[in-house]
Amino acid sequence: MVQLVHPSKDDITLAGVLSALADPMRLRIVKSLLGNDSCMSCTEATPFPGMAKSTLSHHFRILRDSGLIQTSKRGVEHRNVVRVDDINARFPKLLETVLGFAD
Amino acid sequence: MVQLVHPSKDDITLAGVLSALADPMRLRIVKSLLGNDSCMSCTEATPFPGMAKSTLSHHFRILRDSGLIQTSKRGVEHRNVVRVDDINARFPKLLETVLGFAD
DNA sequence: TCAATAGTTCATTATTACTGAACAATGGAA
DNA sequence: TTCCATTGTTCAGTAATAATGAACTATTGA
Repeated sequence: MVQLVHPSKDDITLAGVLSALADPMRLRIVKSLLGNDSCMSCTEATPFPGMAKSTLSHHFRILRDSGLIQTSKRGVEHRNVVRVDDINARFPKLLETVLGFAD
Repeated sequence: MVQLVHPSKDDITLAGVLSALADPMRLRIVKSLLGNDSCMSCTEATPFPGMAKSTLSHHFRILRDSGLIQTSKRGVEHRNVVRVDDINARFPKLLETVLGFAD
């Protein structure tokens, strides 16, 4: 199971996390990842089925680069989990506070 | 004392607040506003003196439009305050949580 | 009236986001 | 093995957003 490249815990920045979460689409992705066993493929986590897959890929890359999610390749699909422990260690309470306000 | 235009409390959005705070410059502006009697002119609140004033004006506009600050014109200068009560009413704990992580 | 000060607005350039099209990689069926 | 469907990435072009210098408005004070 190949791991995609992610920033190490200490390289996660507040600005990165906030701007990743500032997009309603990405906020919904993170929320559904957390609500669903914390592990979904990119397609499963799509908030709106009509979205271009390049756009979806783009959003997942921003979530990965910000350190919010971790992606591993299993078979043909990518499995995504929210890096809850890393984010909580770096910015305690931030994730639960912000996600509490998501529609 | 003339009030500039601001969104009403209920029009403040999570995405707007998060993307306003996602910029390190604006985060510092908000932080210094809160630390300094909550009332400063734009120039006083500049994090980096070398910044172009049009850029500064741009950041203050984003902070205003997001509902984070309120600006009133007194004499030749603009006085800025963080709308602590409005933000806390709309998104409890968000402001203190995020600002707690600002450098 | 003139100059100084504080910000805004405008126009230009630079960066970032969105999307269709082509591509790579895996797994399953024939 | 070969072919094909599925999943997601990368690329290139366009659209939207950000940063800045220059010109402008408004207020104060000499």
